[in-house]
Amino acid sequence: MKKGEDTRVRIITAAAALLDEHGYHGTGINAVLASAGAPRGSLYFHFPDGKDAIVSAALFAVGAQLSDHMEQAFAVAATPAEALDAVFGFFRSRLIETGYRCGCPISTVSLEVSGSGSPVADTCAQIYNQWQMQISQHLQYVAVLTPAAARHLAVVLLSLIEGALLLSRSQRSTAALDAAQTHAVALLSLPIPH
Amino acid sequence: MKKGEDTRVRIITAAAALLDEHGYHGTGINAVLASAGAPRGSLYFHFPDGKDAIVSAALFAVGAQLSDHMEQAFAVAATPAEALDAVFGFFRSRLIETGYRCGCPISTVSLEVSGSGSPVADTCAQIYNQWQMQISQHLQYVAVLTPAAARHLAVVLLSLIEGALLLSRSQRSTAALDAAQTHAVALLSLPIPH
Amino acid sequence: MKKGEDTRVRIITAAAALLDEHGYHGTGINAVLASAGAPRGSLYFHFPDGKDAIVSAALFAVGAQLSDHMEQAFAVAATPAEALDAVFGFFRSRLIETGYRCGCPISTVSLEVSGSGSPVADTCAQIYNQWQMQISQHLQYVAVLTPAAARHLAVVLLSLIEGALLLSRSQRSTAALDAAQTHAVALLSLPIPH
Amino acid sequence: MKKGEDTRVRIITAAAALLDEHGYHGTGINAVLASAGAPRGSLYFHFPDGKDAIVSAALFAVGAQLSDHMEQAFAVAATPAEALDAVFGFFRSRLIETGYRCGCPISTVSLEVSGSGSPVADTCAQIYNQWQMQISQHLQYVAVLTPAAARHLAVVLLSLIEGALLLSRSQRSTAALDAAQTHAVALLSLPIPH
DNA sequence: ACTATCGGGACCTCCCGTTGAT
DNA sequence: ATCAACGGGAGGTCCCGATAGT
Repeated sequence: MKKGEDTRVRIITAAAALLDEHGYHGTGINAVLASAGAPRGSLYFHFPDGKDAIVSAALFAVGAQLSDHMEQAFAVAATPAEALDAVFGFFRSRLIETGYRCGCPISTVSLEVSGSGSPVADTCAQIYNQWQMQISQHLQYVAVLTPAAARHLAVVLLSLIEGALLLSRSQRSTAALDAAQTHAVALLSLPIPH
Repeated sequence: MKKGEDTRVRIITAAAALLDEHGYHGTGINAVLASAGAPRGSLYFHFPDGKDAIVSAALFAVGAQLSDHMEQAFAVAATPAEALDAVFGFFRSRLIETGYRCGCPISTVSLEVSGSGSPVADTCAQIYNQWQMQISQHLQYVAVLTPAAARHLAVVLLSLIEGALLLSRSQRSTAALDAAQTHAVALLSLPIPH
Repeated sequence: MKKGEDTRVRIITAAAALLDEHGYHGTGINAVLASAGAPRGSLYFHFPDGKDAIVSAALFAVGAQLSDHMEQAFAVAATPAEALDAVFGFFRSRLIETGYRCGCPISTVSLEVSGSGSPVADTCAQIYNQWQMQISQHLQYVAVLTPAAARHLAVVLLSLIEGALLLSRSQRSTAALDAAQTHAVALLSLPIPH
Repeated sequence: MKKGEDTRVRIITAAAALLDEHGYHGTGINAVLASAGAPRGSLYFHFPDGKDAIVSAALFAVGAQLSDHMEQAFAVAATPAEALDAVFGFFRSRLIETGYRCGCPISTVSLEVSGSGSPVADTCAQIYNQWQMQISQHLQYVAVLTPAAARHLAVVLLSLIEGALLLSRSQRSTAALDAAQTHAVALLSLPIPH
């Protein structure tokens, strides 16, 4: 039981890292197993539904992990701008530490499977929705916005982060992320009327 | 001579469409050939360097096409906000017409190959750079910004668009793109001090 | 377990026969699989290192098999000439039974890959070395030769056999093999001073 | 006319070299064209019957070239042993100069196609026959042998050379060729009674 | 005598999922 | 929970030959 659970976690962790780097189609099950040091036979015990089940589990795991990070940043931060700095800082570290190989761990897979009818597409949408709602609720609470304005701002901020991570990875530079951060912080300090 | 060029164009066009939908690893050479109605032998005559050469050519083609669209939008538009509306409108149409299967035709491939050392990664970076410079120069000219401010704003706008397209595809809704557009237009009408 | 080993043997046997007939580049993996009645998936389970691994295994197998034949011939034979007759007879039967399609099962592959840096080249060299040493030791023992003389004679005999098999296959006649045998037997009965 | 003939010769020369190194199936037409610097289109003008025609022409060319070498060696040599030394010396130089990549330029192809019904198989057989007859006639003339004895000895010598070249290439050493030469020279100096 | 293009088949490799036996 | 083995399909690359137009 304990050992099995451990194997499961190792598979998910390995899968998440590889998915971030190479995406859905670029991540083979063999590579996941090799990276996790797990035997092939046990894979379909833990994930009877195959690759999609592994991918969904891995994405949900990193999604929740990032959610926790944000929650913690929100709890610690004195102002919304500080919370934003923490989130941007987290991704900036990831970019640099991994040599611009890892950005948002959902985005690549999300783009690959969107519109394919794959269950993984739902998984990605759910995770993005959750992040969006989380940011929205935080903004509503600390920035004294109406629910609609908070939702709007959350979408804008999430788009900005995702787009900046995409550009930063491509250009192998944090410039885009830096610009996005500057802009986002200014945005929260001096909100544009919506 | 004419016929060969036609085949080449058909291959590139087919590849671009498939890459947008399914990404690099999700787009097989066979699928490209079938979609283009071209035989295998022709392919390696036109692209002796294989898949990466096809992908790069396809991305450069759509990159230039989008660049032309933007240039035209910039030329026609009376204000920067109008130009933005045209660009957002273009992508909104793409999303809806393809059932949210196509967004930014570069993003998926870019994320998949970034950090892989593939020549395709360079291609993507070049295209993003070109778009960024194009937007930047337009802003500098029509919005009376310093070069640095224009560059900054261009990165922010491009990030916003890319991120919004990503979220819109995932959520199968133009909500994110709409929010980003509203925000972007407001941004240009009432520029935040940088 | 037993079944797996059986499949492995079937693959090796089929590969050895095809390699003898058509050589390295003329023997396709598909042909091996069809001849062995094995599915593709099994092949890369048993030989994860691909074609070269299969080829090396097949050559080592036939090399050892021929080595055993020689050993047995040496053990049974009353004189070196009788042993030689057995060896030549073995190859003569092979030639005739296969319609001059199979001769030395190593030679074709050896020539194809020699100087290519392929691991198969090492395999071939090892097998030839082993045969050479085996013949040399037998000669040293039964013909009362110095080690150096035995080695020298072994190389000459092996060259003679290999060359005669080559010519016999090409000319679709055992004439060359017959002449080589006559000469070799005479050689052992009345050794030329070295 | 002149230019065409030159292209033809360049193709044949390039093909002969590649065939010696890599054999029939290992030598692609594209590689031949690239090595010869010839355009693809002109190939089927010079050799309408395709690859086999090129291969046969290349083999006949090197076969004749070697035949001339031998003839010259025979003409110059004072004794049969000297002639042999010249022939062995020629092949030894080839081995060393090409890093053991080239030996007998016929053998690899001959083994690959023997028993395949290919016209190339006939080509190889013809060349070997010609060499054999040439050696035989020389022996008959200078060594005062009966026609039958000369034929017999020629086959033995040719087998010895071919086998020794095969082993030398495989073992990346001239040891086998040296031993064969020593033996062959001794053979001619002190002929075994046949 | 050569160019540019077509045409499809074969190559080796790797994929993901399944099975029955422990 | 894991293992050995199967099963066949798809991946990208390269092959040789053909063709229409000079």
